[in-house]
Amino acid sequence: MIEELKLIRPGEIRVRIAPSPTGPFHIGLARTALFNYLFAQKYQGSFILRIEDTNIKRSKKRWENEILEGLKWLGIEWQEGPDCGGSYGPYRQSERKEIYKKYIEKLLKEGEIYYCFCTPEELEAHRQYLMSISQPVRYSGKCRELSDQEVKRNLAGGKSYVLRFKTLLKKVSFKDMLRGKIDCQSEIFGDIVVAKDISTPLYNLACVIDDYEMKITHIIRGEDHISNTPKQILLAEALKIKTPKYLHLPLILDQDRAKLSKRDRIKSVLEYKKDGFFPETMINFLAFLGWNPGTQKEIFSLNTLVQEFSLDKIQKSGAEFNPQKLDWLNGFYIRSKSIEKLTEFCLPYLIEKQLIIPQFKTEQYPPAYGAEIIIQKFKIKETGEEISLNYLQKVIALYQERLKKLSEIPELIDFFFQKELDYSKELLRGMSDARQPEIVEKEIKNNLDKAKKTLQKIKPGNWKKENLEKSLLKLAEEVGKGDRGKVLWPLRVALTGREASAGPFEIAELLGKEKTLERIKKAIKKL
RNA sequence: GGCCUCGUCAUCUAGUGGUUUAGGAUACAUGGUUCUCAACCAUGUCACAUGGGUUCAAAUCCCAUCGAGGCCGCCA
Repeated sequence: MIEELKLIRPGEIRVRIAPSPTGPFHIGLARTALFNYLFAQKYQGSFILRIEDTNIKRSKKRWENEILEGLKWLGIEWQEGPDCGGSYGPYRQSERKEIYKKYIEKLLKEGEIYYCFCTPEELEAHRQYLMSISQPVRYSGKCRELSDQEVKRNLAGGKSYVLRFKTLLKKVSFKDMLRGKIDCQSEIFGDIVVAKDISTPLYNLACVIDDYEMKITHIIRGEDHISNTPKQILLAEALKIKTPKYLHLPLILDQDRAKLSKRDRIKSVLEYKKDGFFPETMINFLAFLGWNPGTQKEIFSLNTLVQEFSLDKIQKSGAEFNPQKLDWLNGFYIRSKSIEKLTEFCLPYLIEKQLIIPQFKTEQYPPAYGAEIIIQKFKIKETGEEISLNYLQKVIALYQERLKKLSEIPELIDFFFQKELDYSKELLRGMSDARQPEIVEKEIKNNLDKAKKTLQKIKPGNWKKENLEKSLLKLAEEVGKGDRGKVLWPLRVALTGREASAGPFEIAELLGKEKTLERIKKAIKKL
């Protein structure tokens, strides 16, 4: 049991995520957000979203929007954030300059920070030198003892500068709630740059000031920040403010065991949305990356996670992102949806691939992914035939247990909506003996013909799966002599053009008598 | 190179000194069901990184080694 947890009183927790909007909303951030959210919810505390856009060159509104959209999609709601401020000032660092200015001026006045006029070239050369002699890379301290006059002269001369922290050389220790005591010697990082000018702090300073100003009680962030923590603690000491409690989460790794968010092409959470993963899938999956309930229960909703989540069940070692398990989970959630809901979710994908065209009553198009359904009628693009929502539901129902992600639905059911199926006669032959193709083909042709005749006898009013199954199975037993596949395989291929699909009876029912017979005739012609 | 963190099946993990022939899930394999695929059911393969201690007893505690990852920016 993590000791700190015992002392928590409901309502007093304030946690945050502090993303910088410089790239896609990646999985690592989503997981950090989730854990912070769960922790806050569990103790009725506040989960805060702060946008760290001090780097105006790299920060883009587009990425900020993506983060907000992604979090909303996942159902991770923040109590305070850029779009719903609280009483702690703006939640974008770019709008907090006045606040930072006070702190930086104070640090400067008290001699905790100093002007540094070294050029990037000088610093780089020094860095290389230190590396070459196996020394920790840190600033030489060259500008530390510059006299007031020199500083004034340089400033007056328009020399560019940064503000550096006069790092005290000492051992810095802190307690990580997960990992225990972590020690660090401050000389390994030395006099770090903390601000570009009087109102533009860099990450470490901005972070310390904001966490204090926003009364953050616990910082739960990725393990990659462990080395920032001593710097932030020293800054807090210089500012004479108290530090929050820390917990560093294990990293999420890709399949090469490298930090996931470090990959060249970072996959956005919104791309998972587009691929047809449900938010509940993502939440459930993310929760289990570095955490587990200690029971054998695997399926958790956001709400049940709030109940059962606990920081002391968090893993210390990095967790590899396993897409197969994500697929499995999504398949599970697909199977647990009602067919009406599932159809709603599939619709945008079918429309996008232009298999079907919605017949609108209004101009509400395009519907967003997962949007509420308003359309009851569709046209099949290729045939112009009108179909109902109910029909679509029946088609999708055939594939509910085969579907892993929503984006796969078009390719699974497109044969329902195509005029011509594209397949070879070898496929019709299937797994039969390839050594005697002519004989086999003749047999199959014959079998298909029999199937056609059987089906022709069925009245349109009786064109139901059960009746089709009864007649066709009877035929298959007779003809196949124990191997029903001799009829059923070619029949299914004739109807679908696929080697894998749902069963022929249910497909035939939905295709209708006319199309079914037409497709069988076409198959016969191929042979 | 320096510093930090971590180390149970392929992967996510249970395990907090004896109840463990190390459990579950995914993946994989086989069988059942089946025209096919999926789903479902059953079965199976697979792990305590290594070496030293401590202890009556160690996956569990300690040390070393090895391995993996992270950070070392006028990025966050």
